[in-house]
Amino acid sequence: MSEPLYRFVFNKIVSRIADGTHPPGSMLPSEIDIGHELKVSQGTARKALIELERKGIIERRQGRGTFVTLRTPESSLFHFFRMRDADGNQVVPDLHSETIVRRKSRAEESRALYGDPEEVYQISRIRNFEGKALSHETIIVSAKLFPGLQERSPLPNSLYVLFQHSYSCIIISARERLKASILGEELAAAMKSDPATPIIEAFRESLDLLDRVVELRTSLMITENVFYSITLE
Amino acid sequence: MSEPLYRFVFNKIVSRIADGTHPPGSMLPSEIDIGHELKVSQGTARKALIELERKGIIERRQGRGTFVTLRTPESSLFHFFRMRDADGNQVVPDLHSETIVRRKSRAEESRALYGDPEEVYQISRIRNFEGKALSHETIIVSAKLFPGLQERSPLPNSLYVLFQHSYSCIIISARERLKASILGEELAAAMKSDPATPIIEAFRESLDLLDRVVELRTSLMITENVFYSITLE
DNA sequence: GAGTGGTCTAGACCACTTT
DNA sequence: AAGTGGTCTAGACCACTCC
Repeated sequence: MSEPLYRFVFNKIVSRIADGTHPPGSMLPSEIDIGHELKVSQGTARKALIELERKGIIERRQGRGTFVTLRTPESSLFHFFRMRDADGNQVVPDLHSETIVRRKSRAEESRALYGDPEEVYQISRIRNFEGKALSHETIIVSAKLFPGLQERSPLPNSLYVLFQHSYSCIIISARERLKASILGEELAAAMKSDPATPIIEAFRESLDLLDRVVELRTSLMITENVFYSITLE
Repeated sequence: MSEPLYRFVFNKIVSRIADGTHPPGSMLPSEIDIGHELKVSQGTARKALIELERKGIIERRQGRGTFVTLRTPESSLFHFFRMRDADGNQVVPDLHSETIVRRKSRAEESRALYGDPEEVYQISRIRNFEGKALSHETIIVSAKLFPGLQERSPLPNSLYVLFQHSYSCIIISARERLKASILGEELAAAMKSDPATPIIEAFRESLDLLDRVVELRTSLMITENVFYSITLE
């Protein structure tokens, strides 16, 4: 038995979500129906569904059914925007400015992104919190995977919701590397802050449900009143 | 059914690990034996064990058995020390200096720590990496929970291994809050670095297997050659 | 009441490790 | 060969949601 049956079921459902058969927010067939259709027992279908839920791809509700995860601005912010105030409350930033350009990809961008894109969209935006500049983000995505992105400006606050709704691209996880730095002259002007302000620089690779890197993101965060909060397990 | 049976089994095993019945590294009874002893089916015992494994409390190996997680310096570093080099390789620091003092706890320390300790040990240490200062850590633990800690100086590089071996305290998770700062005059001297060096300040609360906060830790990290690396899911 | 996921059982067989 | 965890099945009943 090279591949467990429940793995087969898992992969089958993932590919159906990826190809649009089960769009985000839609209800999946019941455990019994999945079992019948794929010729496995209910328990095996169930095991696959539990794994899918652990990965954040679906949500299961007793009495209601199983649904493909629908990224809302709230859930997106909660999972992928780690800034919290001193009491641990979620920080909800607002968009201050934004620019989008289409350009040739750099070699390292093309290497990192899925599909070796020759062209990318580069989004730069500044986010505020309580009237003060909070972060500057530079986001790189494949122009091939997100056609027409430039025409959608201004983009919604929550990019991952847009990715899901308009491009059927569901972000499941992200690898992030942090280092400390200072703001610097150039950004200080745009963010109306002291150039000597300490910042956290975060380099992110965002993965979709097929574990493909679909976004590169550099976030420069001013942590004067907020914390980057995380749980290690 | 207020509490599922597998939850009861889960809690039973956790308390037995906590009270020393099953010390770290020891083998648990087989699924069948646990089922017999607690009057549940093998499947229910199994479900409890799977949950325990997900929490990192035990490890299961096909053909060998189930073992209480043994924190080694490697596993401890891997889980709780997030520094990686540019290629993603684990950074292994070495201990440069260390001081331990016993003192009265501050109000906020006593509030945060399990057991409302009146006295605490404060450990300060500097860690190096490749000959250069990497981090300065200030660690606060209850003097009641870790008696005689002061006499154990110099402490091993991996504190959580000591906690487990000598105090039967198994660290399972940690909440961490990060912010950017700069090194400052005082520490710069001790760490032989530029006072203007940007650093990441990390405030950690470490939880044992009963979800009690048993350690407070402030880490000041120089991220010139390394990254704080994390995966968001 | 019908349909969903959640829990629990009993039993079979497979894959792996150790003796 | 014996013992362990891993997979899979079939069926029962419970708890919750919605009509």
